Amino acid sequence: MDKKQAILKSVLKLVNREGFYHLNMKKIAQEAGVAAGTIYLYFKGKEDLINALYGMIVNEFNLKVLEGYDDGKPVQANFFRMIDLAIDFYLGEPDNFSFIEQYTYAPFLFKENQDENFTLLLPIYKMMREGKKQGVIRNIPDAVLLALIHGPMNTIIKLHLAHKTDLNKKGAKQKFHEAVWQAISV
Amino acid sequence: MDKKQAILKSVLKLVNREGFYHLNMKKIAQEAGVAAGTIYLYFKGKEDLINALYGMIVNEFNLKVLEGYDDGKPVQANFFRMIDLAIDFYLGEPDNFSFIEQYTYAPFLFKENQDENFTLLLPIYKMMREGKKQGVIRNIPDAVLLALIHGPMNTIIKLHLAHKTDLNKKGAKQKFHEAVWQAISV
DNA sequence: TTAATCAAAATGAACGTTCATTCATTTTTT
DNA sequence: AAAAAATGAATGAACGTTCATTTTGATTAA
Repeated sequence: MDKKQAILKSVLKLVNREGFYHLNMKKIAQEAGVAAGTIYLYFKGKEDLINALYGMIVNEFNLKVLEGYDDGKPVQANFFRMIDLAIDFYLGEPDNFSFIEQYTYAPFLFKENQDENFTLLLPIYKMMREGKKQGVIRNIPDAVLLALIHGPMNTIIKLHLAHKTDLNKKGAKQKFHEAVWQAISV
Repeated sequence: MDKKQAILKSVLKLVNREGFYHLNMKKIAQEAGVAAGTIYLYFKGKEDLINALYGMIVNEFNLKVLEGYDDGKPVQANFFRMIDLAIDFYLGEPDNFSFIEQYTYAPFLFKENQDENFTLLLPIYKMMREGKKQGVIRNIPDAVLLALIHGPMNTIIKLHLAHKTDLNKKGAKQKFHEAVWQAISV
C-alpha cells in the first residue's frame, strides 16, 4: 500500500471533518494507519504536507476540467461542459472542495502559493478570452467576468454540500450553467 | 477606553494579518494593550471570543446593507443599492471580509453557528423573494439565484483585495451590479 | 531450502516548545 | 477602606518533531 497517498488522504478527510484548527500529526498518522514518525519520511513537516496536498488537488482539478475543452466546439458548449465537469469534480470528492476553501482563506498559513491560488482559475480565463475574441461573451472587465463565473460556482457547490439545494436533480446543473451563461454572454 | 472592543479589534486585525492558525491569546492581549488574563474577564475563552466577533460583524453587516432597503422603491433600485452597500462594507473594513471568510470555512471550529452562516444572506433572500413576486426576477430556484448574487460579490471583493481589479474606479461598482442584475432579471 | 546479513522502512516514546487558562497579587475606582 | 478591575507569572496539557530501536524484505552464503 502506498503510505504517502494514505497520509495525504488522511489529511483531506480530517480537514473536512474537523477543520485545519483541529488537525494534528498524531491524528493524521492514526487515520492513515502509520506511526507519527512515518509522516516525516515522506514530508518535511506539517506545512510541506499541506502544501503537497494542495498542489495535488489543483493539478487533478485542472486536468479534469480541461478534459472538456475542445477548440473545435463553440465557446458556449465548452463553457457548459467545463462548468459541469468542475461541479462533478467537487461533488465526486467533496473533501477537495472543503480543503481548497480552507486553504485559500488562510492568509500566511503556508506562504508559498499566494498568487498561485489563482492557478485554479486558469481554465476559466482561457475560455473567457476566447469568448470575448469571438464576440459571444460580454466585453466587461476580466475580473467582473471571472466573478460572474467562479463566484456562483463556488456558492452553488457550497449550497449543495450544505443540503440547501441538490445539483444531482435532473436538469439542475443545466439550469445553473445556463443562468451563468446568461450573465456573461452578450 | 473600552477594553472589550479593543480585544475584539485585535482579533480582527490579527486574523487578517496572520490567519487563524497563528492566532494566540498572548498576541491578542499585546495587540489590544491588555494583559492576557484580562481577556478572560470579558470572554469565556478563545472560542467564545471568536464567536462574539463573528456575531458582531454579521450584525453590523445586516444593519448596513438593510439601510439601503426601501419598500417604496423598485426592486432593481433596492438591489443595486444593497450590492453597493455590501461592497462598501467590506472595502471600508477589509479585515471583516477576511475574518468572515476564514470563519465560514472552518468546519467544527466553533460549532454554534453552523446554519447561522446563512444569516449573512438574509437581506439578499428578502429582496429575491420580492423580485420574484413582482416578476422582475427570474423564476429559478432560490439557491441558484443566491449563487448568482452572493457568489460574484464574494469573488469580486476577493479580486479587489488581491489587487486584481479596482472597485473604486469610477463606474466599476455600477458595471458589476448591472452584470449581476442581468444574470438574475427576467 | 535454510540461515545469515544488511539496508531501508517504520515505529512510537521522549523532548522541547507553545499555548490557553488560572489565580494570587496589585492597581484602580468608588 | 472596600470593591472592582487588571495583571502576568505559573501551570499543565497539547503539539510538532526527533531519533534510538525494531521490523521488514531483499540478497547472499551455506
